[in-house]
Amino acid sequence: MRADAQRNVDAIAAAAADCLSRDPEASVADIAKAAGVGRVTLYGHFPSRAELVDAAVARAITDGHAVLDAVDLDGDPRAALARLVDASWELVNRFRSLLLAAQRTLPPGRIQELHQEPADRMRRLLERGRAEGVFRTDLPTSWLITTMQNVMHGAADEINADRLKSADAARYISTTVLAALTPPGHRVP
Amino acid sequence: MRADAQRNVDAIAAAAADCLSRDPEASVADIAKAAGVGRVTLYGHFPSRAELVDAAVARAITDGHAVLDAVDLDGDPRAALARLVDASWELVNRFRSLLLAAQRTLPPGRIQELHQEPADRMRRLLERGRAEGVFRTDLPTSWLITTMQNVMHGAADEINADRLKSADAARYISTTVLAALTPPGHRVP
DNA sequence: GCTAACTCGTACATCAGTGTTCAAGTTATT
DNA sequence: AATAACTTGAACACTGATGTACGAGTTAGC
Repeated sequence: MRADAQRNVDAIAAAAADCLSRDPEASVADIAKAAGVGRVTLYGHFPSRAELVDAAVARAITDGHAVLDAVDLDGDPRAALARLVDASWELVNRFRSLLLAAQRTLPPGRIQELHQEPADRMRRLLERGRAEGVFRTDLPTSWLITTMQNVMHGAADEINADRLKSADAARYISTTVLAALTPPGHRVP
Repeated sequence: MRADAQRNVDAIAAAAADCLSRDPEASVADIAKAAGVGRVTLYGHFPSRAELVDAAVARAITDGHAVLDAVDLDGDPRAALARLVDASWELVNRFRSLLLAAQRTLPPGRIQELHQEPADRMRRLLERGRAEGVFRTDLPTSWLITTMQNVMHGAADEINADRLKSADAARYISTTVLAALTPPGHRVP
């Protein structure tokens, strides 16, 4: 593969991640234009819209790994969770529209795979906190994780609708999540 | 208007509510078939897809009012909230797909109107609880309401994906919500 | 039983997006 | 400077949906 072709593939994937992060229904034509490339060229590299979306998501995932890897998960589980939630929130806020696009074009199994890694990260921390008695054990871990995801996704929607300021969101989210995880009979932090 | 025409209008609106509650992308043709009516007849009564969706939503709202009006909001705010959340959950679970359809076709202002009434109901109860010191006051009421909505919507998604049993959902939701509303320093019920 | 209202199927116009083909031009690599 | 790889726009076929037109059949209501 020639160097300029490789550069174009990159530019297209980047443009796809960018466009779909702003509008989940962005057309292939829009993305080609944003990449500064003809539509035909795009199809030369990505045989279908689905593969293009997949590539964009893969890019986002790679970015996400880097951000989450930088989070310190040691020490007090509640403090660690607050840090992890803050970092996750940044990603959700950035890529939520892209994930929406993925949900519409990629098969459900693929979506599952994508959430797998970050969910596992969350799960490990959660289970440590449960073992130490600071997180509740009367609800399934999977439910607690879903709840955290839902709170974050919902916050992103509110921001989009201009009913919530981006600056406030992080504090609201971690406060709410920490309360939701507190075991019955314990005091809310 | 002739009696049979009126009957058809009803049947169409009912079929629309039903179809869209199962598949938010149900086509006009699908709905006509479900109503036992020709597509042309449908267009005779509803000039466009948008008006059809609106009619379906209006039906759902009417149903919703009846359910929520039956909820007793007096007594301990936490118990009352649990009752209200249970009732709301039933509605969300039934109509979530329909609301999705509405979000795609109706203007955002119209959607806002639809959530207004149930949200206000929630808000009044929430504020009473805050005044009595059993709900937290360090986060805006609007955020707390959004959070409850998000938890419910998320649960509905999980059920759809077969990762959550419908029977468990109600308990999970109210437990989680009550914890999230507990004021800092207070014990989780 | 007459009539206006209503319904029906078929057919058609339109639109937006996807994916393909082709012939001609450009550029990286050797 | 030769060549293979790559890019390009214009054109086209296809799909699935919305909405319209028409002419013939059916039914409610008086």
